[in-house]
Amino acid sequence: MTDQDLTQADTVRLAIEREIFGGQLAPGDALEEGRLASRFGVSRTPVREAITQLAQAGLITKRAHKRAVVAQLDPGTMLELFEALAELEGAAVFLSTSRMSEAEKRELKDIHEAAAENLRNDGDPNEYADLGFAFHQRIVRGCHNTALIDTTEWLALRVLPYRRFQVVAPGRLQRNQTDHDAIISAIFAGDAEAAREEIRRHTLEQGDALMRFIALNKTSHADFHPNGLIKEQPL
Amino acid sequence: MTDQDLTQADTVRLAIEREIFGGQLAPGDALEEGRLASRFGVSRTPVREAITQLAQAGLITKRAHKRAVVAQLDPGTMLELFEALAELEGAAVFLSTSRMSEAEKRELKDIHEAAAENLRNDGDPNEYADLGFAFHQRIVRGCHNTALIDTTEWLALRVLPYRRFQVVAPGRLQRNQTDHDAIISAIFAGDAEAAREEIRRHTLEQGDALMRFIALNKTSHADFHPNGLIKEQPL
DNA sequence: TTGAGAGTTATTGCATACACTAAAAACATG
DNA sequence: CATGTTTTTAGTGTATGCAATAACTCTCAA
Repeated sequence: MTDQDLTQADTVRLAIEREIFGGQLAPGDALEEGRLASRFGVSRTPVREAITQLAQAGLITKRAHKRAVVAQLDPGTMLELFEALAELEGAAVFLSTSRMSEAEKRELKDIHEAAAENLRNDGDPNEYADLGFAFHQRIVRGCHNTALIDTTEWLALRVLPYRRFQVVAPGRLQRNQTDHDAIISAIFAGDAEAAREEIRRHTLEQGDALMRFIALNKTSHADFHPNGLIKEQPL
Repeated sequence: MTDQDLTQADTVRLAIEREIFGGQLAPGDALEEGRLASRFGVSRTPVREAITQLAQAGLITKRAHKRAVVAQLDPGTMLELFEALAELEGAAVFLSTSRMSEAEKRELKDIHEAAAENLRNDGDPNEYADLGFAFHQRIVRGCHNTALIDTTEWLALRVLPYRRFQVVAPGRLQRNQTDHDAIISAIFAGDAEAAREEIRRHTLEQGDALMRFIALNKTSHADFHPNGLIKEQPL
């Protein structure tokens, strides 16, 4: 059996998630049950379930009798999100420093060096972004605490739809790489407290940059209507 | 209109939550859609939605084509949960120390003193537990970061069904109060780092105590069948 | 007794139908 | 032309029915 007991609601949910992360569904776009149902060739019931789950995950917002909308983060919320994320990643790396296996550390270093390589060769910025994402993920997963990992990644998920707007501000990438350098050094030196501080500062700064960029380019990205979907007003 | 746009699914979800926290539904109990539907006088549809939401929140576990079960935590998971919770509360108090208003600090102190009073007079242990819960909640909310607050409380929710098994081990309550003392002192002294360490240790210890108690009394509490509901096997 | 397998029942996942809500459109009025 | 009101339309929330699947029961062999 090829599908491992994925219910149709799951399938729809995964599809919508992909579209959100891929940018086909931008923050603020309305999700209309009937349309989605016919688009995926199912009835409204599994679509509703998918929407319920996504709403619970914070990826979309939903109020009674009103249609679901891809979650939209105002600058204030975004700042809070990154602040919380910084604390969680800090907590995770604090544990990871003493808990990562040699293999895991090796893997982390590989990712870091691949990113450096990409930077030296003026490589694809998207690839660099992916490597940066992997870097954070490996560190978080290194704490070997499922609850903490899930919580952190759940939070990270909510800002993911905005990653596509990460601009390549002058010097931003280099700065990012330097930060990662410091984090790796602290981990390899076994200095958990230093690692925590480094990643905290780093993630806060990332959020700040992204927030500022979004605030500035609000209109330009809000006008991006993928495949003719209805557009909601920002609050 | 008396109900503020609560959909039936919401009503059912809240009712189930209450039953889980109140102990009428114990971890491991099966939730059967049809029965719940007739019990609440609605159709299966809103019940299904409620279950979906609760599953996403981690309060119940659900797999395709199998019935939903009130989430059951094995000792390992419980330990992880408390470890994560300790880190999150640590992060929160780190921020709260500098962010709580005078009024909030006052409120926190009031709660703490009410707990001390309860302890001196050999008061109701349930009331003491509630005060302890309020104590943690006030601290967490003092960080004024919605994302962090929600995340922490979401995690705390998952161990709530087990709070009822918190035994009054000899000296446990006094120890608890002493810990709270230290936390309050650190907060009022403005020492964020100390506050973090204190609450981390404290929450970890709480989890350890609870976990040990549950592991020991596994059979006795697993046999507790409230109102004739079906009992699932622990793994 | 205990365990495995077949047959039966119970329960879930999904589709469909309909009632009720809220947004949009059409209309009337100053 | 602007503004307030009614009508229409679109869309959500819920009930219900049916097919697929899991849970239970019973039988029979070891």
